[in-house]
Amino acid sequence: MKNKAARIQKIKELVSGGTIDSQSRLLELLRESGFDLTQATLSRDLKRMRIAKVGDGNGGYIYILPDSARHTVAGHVSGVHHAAPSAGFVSIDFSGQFCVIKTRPGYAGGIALEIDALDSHAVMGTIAGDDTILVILRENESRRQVMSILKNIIPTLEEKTE
Amino acid sequence: MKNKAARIQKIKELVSGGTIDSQSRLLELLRESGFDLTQATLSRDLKRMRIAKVGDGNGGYIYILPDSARHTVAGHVSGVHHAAPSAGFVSIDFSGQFCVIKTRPGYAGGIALEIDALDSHAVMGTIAGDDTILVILRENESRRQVMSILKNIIPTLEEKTE
DNA sequence: AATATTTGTGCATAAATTTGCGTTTTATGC
DNA sequence: GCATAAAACGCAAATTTATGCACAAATATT
Repeated sequence: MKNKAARIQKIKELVSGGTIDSQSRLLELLRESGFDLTQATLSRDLKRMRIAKVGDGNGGYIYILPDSARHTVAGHVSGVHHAAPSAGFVSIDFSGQFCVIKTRPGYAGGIALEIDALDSHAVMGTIAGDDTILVILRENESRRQVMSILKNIIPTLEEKTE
Repeated sequence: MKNKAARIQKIKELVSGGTIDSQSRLLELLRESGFDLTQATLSRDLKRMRIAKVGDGNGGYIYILPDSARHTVAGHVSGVHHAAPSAGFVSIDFSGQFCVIKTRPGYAGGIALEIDALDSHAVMGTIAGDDTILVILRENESRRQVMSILKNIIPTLEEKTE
């Protein structure tokens, strides 16, 4: 083994260029840069570096340095934030396929963003004013289901309900 | 094709659980959930969804939903962002007699205006937030019909749903 | 409604990636 | 330095993932 560190660095460099679509290609480039290794070793490097191959949205694939790989450190979701949003929550009501959430003035946008971030199938979209959010639900989604989803961002939801 | 949208949603759900380490495993779970597909289709789904497999830092691999992969990294796709009025369009969905259009932040108002300008019988009215438009449809207007009307202002309109 | 296009999928197969195992290299302790 | 342990690596085989082709279904067009 010559210089693993330098190799790792070079891989990072090449991958961040955004043009690598296979290990073989990356291997080629590494060799052109004077590194001598096999695809097997490269595969192991990529695994350790948490580099991933994803669809590029244009018919091909590319390797990326996933800043999102942090999601799964040690197999458990790091118990991050999600603290504040519920602070602005006031009430919730349903009507047909709509859900109206009242918030304290100015909070609607923020909470709507949190709801959007859940990217739940049940929620088709939200429109927020200053203190009111209109949540458009997908057909056939029960209110109970929606409530349980919303609980993710508004833990105190229970009591306030209908 | 039965229900691609539902399948896509289920995949998202399963993957976000953080325990999928191969397509075969994911395929198994999907089948247990009543979806009938082959690994080939799954591979294509994952490609389109930009879901990636990465080392989990603990000797294994897991699939992740890269929220970062959204930013089509290798910008060799020059013509992607037209200067067209539809530049802000993101997705479209229906629920009952409503249609929800997601746009890039800030575009909702402009696109809603365009829709209003069509003065189509099928569209009773629109309400726009910052990145979401609610389109209220007249009764008995087929979605297909609405879609074709909307295509007048959003040429790139597809099923973008999911 | 008849026809053309586009999209989705399975099948079979190709291509790409991962891994078990044995060997070599590097690090550590005496 | 010498022995022992740990990490890195290559090889070849196993496993996993991607895709060309053909056909079916859905959509668009005339």
